[in-house]
Amino acid sequence: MSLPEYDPDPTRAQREIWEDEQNKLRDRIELQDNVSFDPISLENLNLVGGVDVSFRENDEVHAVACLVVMSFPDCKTVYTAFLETKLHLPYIPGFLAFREAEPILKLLSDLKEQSPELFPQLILVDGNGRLHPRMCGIACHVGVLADLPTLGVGKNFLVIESEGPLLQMSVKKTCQQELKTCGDRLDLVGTSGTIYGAALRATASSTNPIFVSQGHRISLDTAIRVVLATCQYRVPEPIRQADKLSRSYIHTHKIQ
DNA sequence: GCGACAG
DNA sequence: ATCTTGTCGC
Repeated sequence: MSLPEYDPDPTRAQREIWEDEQNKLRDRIELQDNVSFDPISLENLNLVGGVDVSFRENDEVHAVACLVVMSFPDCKTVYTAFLETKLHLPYIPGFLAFREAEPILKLLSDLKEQSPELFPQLILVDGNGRLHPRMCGIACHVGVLADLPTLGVGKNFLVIESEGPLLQMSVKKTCQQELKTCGDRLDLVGTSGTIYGAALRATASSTNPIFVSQGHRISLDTAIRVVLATCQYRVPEPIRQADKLSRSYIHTHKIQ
């Protein structure tokens, strides 16, 4: 017997299995606010989490996942955890969760067991939620499996084919024209009427938008309110810190 | 036929 | 995702 090995090129059959799994998870997503704080005023929101996974260059296997918990609204780090892990898949657009969700879920369950009083009320995930070909990106994946409120933040736009010109063309250029001031948003709606998420001008100076979408148990409007409330720079602080810390961990530790 | 494609 | 250097502007 051997442990799951690295599969550099999953078959089409395997991808269809993953697609089925995403379709089933999608049907379990709650799109309304089901949170432990006031979704409008954000009153009683005290702890927010951010997750990210970093890699060593020229190494598709070894990675470090990081979970950061911050106080809200002041965004002070109150908890950090790292997990060295081996990934068994390459990055495949549309299937990011099958590569990165597992270590993230492990970090969350560890925290719940070890320090439940620090468990965040909402997780910001580095990667999309509903903004996904099957409306089930990694933020949805993590949210449903952990039964947590989650939202997704993408720094680059993921093309959704078959949903009309808006979701295919370079949305970034459209945004530069229309998103003039901090908080301006462009809803990403397909020809089918499906709302995938929104492009958001996160700060006054960031000319490049970020792409916010629902993960689980949260409305798009609330997701955007939380993102704006945690953005000191273009990327929301919990994700930005998780990214920064996981990267520095890689540089200061011997992985393998 | 080639290209598009979160991290 | 990852690496790097400089450069521009408030």
